[in-house]
Amino acid sequence: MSVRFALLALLEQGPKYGYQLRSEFEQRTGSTWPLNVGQVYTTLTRLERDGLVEGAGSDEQGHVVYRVTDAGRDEVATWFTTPVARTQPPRDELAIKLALAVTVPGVDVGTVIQQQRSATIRALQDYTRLKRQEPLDLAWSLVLESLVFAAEAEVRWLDHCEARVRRAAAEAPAPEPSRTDEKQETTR
Amino acid sequence: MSVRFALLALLEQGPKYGYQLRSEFEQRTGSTWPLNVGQVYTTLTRLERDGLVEGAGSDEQGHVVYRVTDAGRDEVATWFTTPVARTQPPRDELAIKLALAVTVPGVDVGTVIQQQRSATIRALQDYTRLKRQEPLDLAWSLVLESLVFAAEAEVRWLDHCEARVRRAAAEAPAPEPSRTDEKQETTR
DNA sequence: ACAGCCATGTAACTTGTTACATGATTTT
DNA sequence: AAAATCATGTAACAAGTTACATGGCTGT
Repeated sequence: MSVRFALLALLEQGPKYGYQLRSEFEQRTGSTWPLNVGQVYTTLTRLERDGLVEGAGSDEQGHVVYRVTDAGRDEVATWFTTPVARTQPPRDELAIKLALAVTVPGVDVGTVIQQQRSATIRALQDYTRLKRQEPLDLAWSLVLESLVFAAEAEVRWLDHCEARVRRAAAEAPAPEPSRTDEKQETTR
Repeated sequence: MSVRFALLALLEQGPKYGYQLRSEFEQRTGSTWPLNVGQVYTTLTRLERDGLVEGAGSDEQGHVVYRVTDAGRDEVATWFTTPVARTQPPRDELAIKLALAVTVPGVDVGTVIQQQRSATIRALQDYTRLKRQEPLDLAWSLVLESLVFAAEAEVRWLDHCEARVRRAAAEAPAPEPSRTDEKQETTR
């Protein structure tokens, strides 16, 4: 729903047209989350279908302009006042991947972790490089820092996982798959 | 794609049936990411359509069992060896929300931040409570810790945002919206 | 003339997600 | 007997996403 709400929120600043919405969105989130223009138009159509925006004719340059409705304003207000639910956070692909890597036999968890850490550290360096580009918009700057904080946490978590997996391997041996035909344990 | 890959990876342990796949998935990710059984069946159908799994008849109890194909095994191997791309991470709704909150006039960023911090801290306490439940599966335990690390990072980021927003407010006054009719600044 | 950006759209598709139907088996 | 759980599915839809078509305008 992020894109949907973002466009709605942007329209609260005043009527805007599709292409403009994309550039304003990308101005705030930088190159991190590029937004396909097509999606702006599909989203606008769906917002209009749901009565949250309405067409507002054309501006002086002939742009097709949309305006937020009262229902739309309500929606944005609710969005801003309601915290993002952390009780059921979005599925984290990396967490799922590691959870399965420690489970499925024949997967080298150590390698998975190391590869991921390299990738994350590389991303972290990209962020640092971006930060040095002086004239940073406040919004874009905050987004960038959220990425930095998240990536740092990810690296720490990966280190933590590595340690725990090593410890678990030390306790329960089972180093070789060694042709011990897989016994199907029931999960009930 | 998380669910898709997760089911595929689970099937590498040997043929399984739909209901079983759900319980095995939830055993590893705890109650964090509940998986609707229906989705298991739709996903299995789509995996079969794409040639990554195939029906394997019924087991002794009459369960409809699926088995991973060679193409499916390749897919899983690639998934495990390819790090999750942090160059274009999934859109973070909270980051987007704050980026827009500091932009759209009339939104009280301070309140947004405080509410979110409360919610995140509450989630953090839930995680701590869950951790105390002794017999934790390794996978589920790692997932839980990833949530903890992420939530802690989020709180730190929110604190950071609060400080930056306060500083920005001190530099540029603009405290009241004060009926100064919105002047549309062009974004070009 | 041509390349490239601005601008508006549409068709097609993917994954995720839920609500519902249906029946078997198990527990109370 | 009733309630709960196991088990398999289907229909329908939402949001995200991209590839493509189309045309105007601008700079070289």
